[in-house]
Amino acid sequence: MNSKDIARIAGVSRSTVSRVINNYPNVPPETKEKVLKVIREYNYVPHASARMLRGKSSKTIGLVIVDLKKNSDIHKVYDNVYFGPFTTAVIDFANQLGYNVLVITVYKARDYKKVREVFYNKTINGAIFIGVKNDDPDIKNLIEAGLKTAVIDQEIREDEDDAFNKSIIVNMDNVNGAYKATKYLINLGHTEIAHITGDMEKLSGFARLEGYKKALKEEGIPFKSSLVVKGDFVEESGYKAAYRLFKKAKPTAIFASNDQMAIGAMQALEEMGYKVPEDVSIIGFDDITISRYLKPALTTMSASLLQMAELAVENLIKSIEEEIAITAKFVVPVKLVERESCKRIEIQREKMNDEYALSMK
Amino acid sequence: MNSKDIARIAGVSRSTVSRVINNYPNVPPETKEKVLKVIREYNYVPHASARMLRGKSSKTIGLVIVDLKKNSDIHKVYDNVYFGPFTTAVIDFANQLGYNVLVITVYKARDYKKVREVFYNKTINGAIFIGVKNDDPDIKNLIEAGLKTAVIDQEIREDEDDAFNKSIIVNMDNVNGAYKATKYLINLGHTEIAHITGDMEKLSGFARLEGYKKALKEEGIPFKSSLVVKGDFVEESGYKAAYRLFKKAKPTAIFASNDQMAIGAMQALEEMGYKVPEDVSIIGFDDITISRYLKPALTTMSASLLQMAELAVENLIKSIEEEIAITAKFVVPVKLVERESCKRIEIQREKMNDEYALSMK
DNA sequence: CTGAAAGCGCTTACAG
DNA sequence: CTGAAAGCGCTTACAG
Repeated sequence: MNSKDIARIAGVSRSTVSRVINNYPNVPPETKEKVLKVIREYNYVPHASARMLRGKSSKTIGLVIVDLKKNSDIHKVYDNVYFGPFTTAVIDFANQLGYNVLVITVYKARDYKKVREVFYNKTINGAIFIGVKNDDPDIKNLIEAGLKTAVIDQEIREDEDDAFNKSIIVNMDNVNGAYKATKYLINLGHTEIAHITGDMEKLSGFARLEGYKKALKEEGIPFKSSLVVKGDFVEESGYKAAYRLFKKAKPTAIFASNDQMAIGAMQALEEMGYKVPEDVSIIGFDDITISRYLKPALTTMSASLLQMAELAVENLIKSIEEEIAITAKFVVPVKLVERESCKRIEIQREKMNDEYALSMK
Repeated sequence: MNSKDIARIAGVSRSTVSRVINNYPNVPPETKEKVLKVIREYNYVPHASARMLRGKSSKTIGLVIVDLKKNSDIHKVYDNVYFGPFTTAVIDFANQLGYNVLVITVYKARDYKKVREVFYNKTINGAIFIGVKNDDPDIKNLIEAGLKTAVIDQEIREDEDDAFNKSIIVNMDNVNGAYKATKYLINLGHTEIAHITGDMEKLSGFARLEGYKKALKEEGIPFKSSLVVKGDFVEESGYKAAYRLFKKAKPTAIFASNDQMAIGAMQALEEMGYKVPEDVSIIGFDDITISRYLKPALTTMSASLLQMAELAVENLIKSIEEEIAITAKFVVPVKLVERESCKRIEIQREKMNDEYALSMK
């Protein structure tokens, strides 16, 4: 069944069939109805490839889920608790705007070949990237080759010539979120506050460390490198980091750069005999689904994944359809989700003074 | 940049370029190398639509995530803890076999239009369906219209003429899993075992009820309808079901048809003042990521989502490429994951006898 | 071993 | 208001 068949059955030319399908104004209602009747009757839908070949858009965007792991070839995006919700949100928003979503996973740098393939062969009109490291050269190349992109978690640059400046960028307010998390612990009376960092190749990794430092500085609490341990956003790294941390220090609170590491750290704390929050307070970041089910339920920082997905999809599609370079940058606010894993500490330091006590209310 | 340009630059005809791309044997190595060099130099990838129009496969499958909700227009597949891991697994396996995956969400029956669209317009060559109700007429239509399909969680029928018999089907061993879960509780000494059912429009809903009944029957424990309450697989329904249940009965154990409802029920039990597992044992089904983090950690039944995804993808692609109707049916085994939410009960019934005690070891 | 040519199913400028 | 025709970028039977 093709447009020729429809034309023959409806007693018109293929031109007219095409005009009806594309809603041209100059088709009389009767002709239009006659053609539509045949189209409906035969479940006819124009061949997408033929249309594209004639220059119509494929109305397909790519969603590229990047999860570059140094060590393993065991890929476990399967239970990545973070990408799932975002992925579905992207699909929903795109579908609502009449776009299909091709999802592509990237575990090694060479997997970017899959993305180049669908871009150069004109299958997709644009792509959204998540899980990327900052300044990723593979993505840079794609942007420079003309792929329309929206990148999540990428530094917003001053340099106007930087390739990423030609991309839409959607970030959480990482610095401010980390700042607020640390400030929250300080206001609870903590001064020995440790930080388990995320993957420092990612914006969310180094920006959250920055927010942590900023809060300490503002409160006049000296930064101690012994209180900062490196993690890489996965649960096991939080677990190991907690052990390393307590070998060299004795913090009363921990700010973990994401919830997964906070969960790993809580596990280690339990094994080491520390109670949360009685002995050690802990706060995470991201508010993944699991966090509210933990005992104690994890206090964390939350940004709307839905909003981020919406911003990425809508702006990407706008930039595709308007054929202009829309390069907006967005920073989505982060708010505190107070649960059970943080506790006010008894204050026994000389630092304590009226003004400080007041600020804690 | 198209094949004509490449041909011109390489000094050959478009025919030869095409032969090189498609790996025809009758191209001398030097010619081939000469052409490949130009192709590489210009990042040339043949236009996917043009190839398709000439009859090449699109190498794209659909993954249709169905989540039909009666009540709400708030769609929350976002945090559906079950679809996420399966989705990524499907994408990975498909990518490995050189296929792209178009993901489509269906929240209302009319959303199936999106699937029909990409099928009739030849964008996809086949599709995998998850979250479907048993005997869904919309899917039936698609199968009958010739879409190659793999359906997860669908009854395997005797009737050879049934449309679903033309589809690949991949199920968990629901009946056996539910049977084992119930048997496990019985072996722990329980006889007052309640069941919170899943959505009875789905195979996993009614098949798990069947397994529950089977185990009771085999052990000579009378089935009591007062111990069976209806749920629909979402957390809140488990929460409500637990309240309804304890209004009319006093079970010592609960088999919830999935983990999400088990979580909801645990919440209700806590509110009602029952301790798990001291007062009430509870077992779930699916082993979602959250379950291991619960306190007490949830004992549950687990099937390999990875294996299910692999079976669905590989067989679907086989059926597409071999152009024959592969209609294999698979039942993936389910195993017990013993954690902390179930406890042996003190036995104080006349029913207790030597043989029974033995079977409990 | 290689090129010229037909044709996949559309859309759209052109002519009437 | 409508049809005939060109052409999008490929692939492949055909001819040599």
